[in-house]
Amino acid sequence: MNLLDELSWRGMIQDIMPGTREQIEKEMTTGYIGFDPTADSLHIGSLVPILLLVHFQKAGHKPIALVGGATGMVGDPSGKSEERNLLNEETLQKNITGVKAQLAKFLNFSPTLPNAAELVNNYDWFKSISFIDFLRDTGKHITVNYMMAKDSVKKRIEGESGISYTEFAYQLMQAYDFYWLYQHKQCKLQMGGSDQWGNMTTGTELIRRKCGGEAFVFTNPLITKSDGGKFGKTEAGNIWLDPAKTSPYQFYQFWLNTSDNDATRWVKLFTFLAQEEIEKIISLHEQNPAARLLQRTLAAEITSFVHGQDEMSKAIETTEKLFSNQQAPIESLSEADLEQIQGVVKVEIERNILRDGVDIITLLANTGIFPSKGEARKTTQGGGVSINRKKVETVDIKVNESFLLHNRYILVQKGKKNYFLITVKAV
RNA sequence: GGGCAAGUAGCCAAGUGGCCAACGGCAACAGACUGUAAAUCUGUCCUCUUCGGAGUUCGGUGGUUCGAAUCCAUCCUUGCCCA
Repeated sequence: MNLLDELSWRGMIQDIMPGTREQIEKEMTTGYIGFDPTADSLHIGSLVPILLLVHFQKAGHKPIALVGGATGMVGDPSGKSEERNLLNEETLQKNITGVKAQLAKFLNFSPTLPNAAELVNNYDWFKSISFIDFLRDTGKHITVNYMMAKDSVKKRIEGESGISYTEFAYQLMQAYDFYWLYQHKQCKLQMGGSDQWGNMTTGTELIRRKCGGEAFVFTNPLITKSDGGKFGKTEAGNIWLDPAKTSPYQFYQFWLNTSDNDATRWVKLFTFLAQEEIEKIISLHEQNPAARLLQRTLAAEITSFVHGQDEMSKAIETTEKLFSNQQAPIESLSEADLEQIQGVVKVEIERNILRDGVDIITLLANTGIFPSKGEARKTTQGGGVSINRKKVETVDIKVNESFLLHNRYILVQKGKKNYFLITVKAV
């Protein structure tokens, strides 16, 4: 199956510029995607673009991942109803470093490959361009009328928060990126989220007007949830690709909790499994939805892609221990089981705290499981806290040494899915 | 520079002198039901709390008043119109 058929079957193509298919089929094509350094780690919202680059490279083309060191200083108005705050340079620098390191993990940069991936930072070319040069060499080629017709700009102009000149200029910068890559890297294709369509086509326009070149773009649909919620957000915030921010276990859990509706679409988007295989899994899942085969497959595949085989196995193991046998008495978890649980939030306390017993609320707040006593109390009163798999019925109980499993551990559940392991400090 | 309008909790959005920590909706979190699903129902949802309360909010700052999100002044931000 050729690249575009593959991508379109997976639901990864939203809009595609005429001629793109011919270009890709004609020769090894260089294509790029830009990533904004808005945080020091990418989150799962960037996964589709990353996968796009991976598919692209697998098909024999040359991928370029661009980090927006320069554009990140300006702020993309696309998809934003309001003007953004500018990041300070220190933060930005940290973000660029973080994002670059992550992108580097997913692509093959081996110099022996004819289609070795490349990682670029647009700050490298923007830093030496003067404002006047930019106005004369780039601004002159694109009319304001053209720029204002873009959806992202139009929305802001028609809306009530307006758009600053700075953000208005963003699309021109992105267009210039494409032009620069076209000139220096023979890059003829830009990919990206469908909210980028406007910025991307300004790029092809600039290339056409400035040097009569022909370049192409296609976009992937933005990921939505079937219930209309935002993709990739949970109570704890974003799901990050950085294991220090979102542990592989939490990462795995996120995907495991996908609803049936979403899982069907996502398994195509986020895994590399072949079409027949996926169809088989979907039909098996439909026969026995309770087994949640879809979610398991999805979670295992992505976790392994992002964090590696080992971390994935550990995440599954932990999941099994915590969830597979909910009814089993807590004592059935061996010391080794508890000790080896990965990714669950662990807190340590001093043994003497338990000698006299602490009331449950204080314990929950002091260990950081809850941010304040008030919240600990509210959730506990609402039946949302379990200790050693037993629901806490009243807020008056005291926790003492008799609660310890294997004389060392207390397993706390906040809600059904959030586990914490309190460990007594070894002396 | 002139005229008009707007700025309320994460978002949308009521309130237009006391009954306001502020109607309602969304999102979020928890409970029940389930399959760690969806839908539904219930509770929580500014902060802290010894659960009795306490503290800080309605763009900023000053003022009027016993009392202000609500009135006045001024400043800031945004939109529309005029120059």
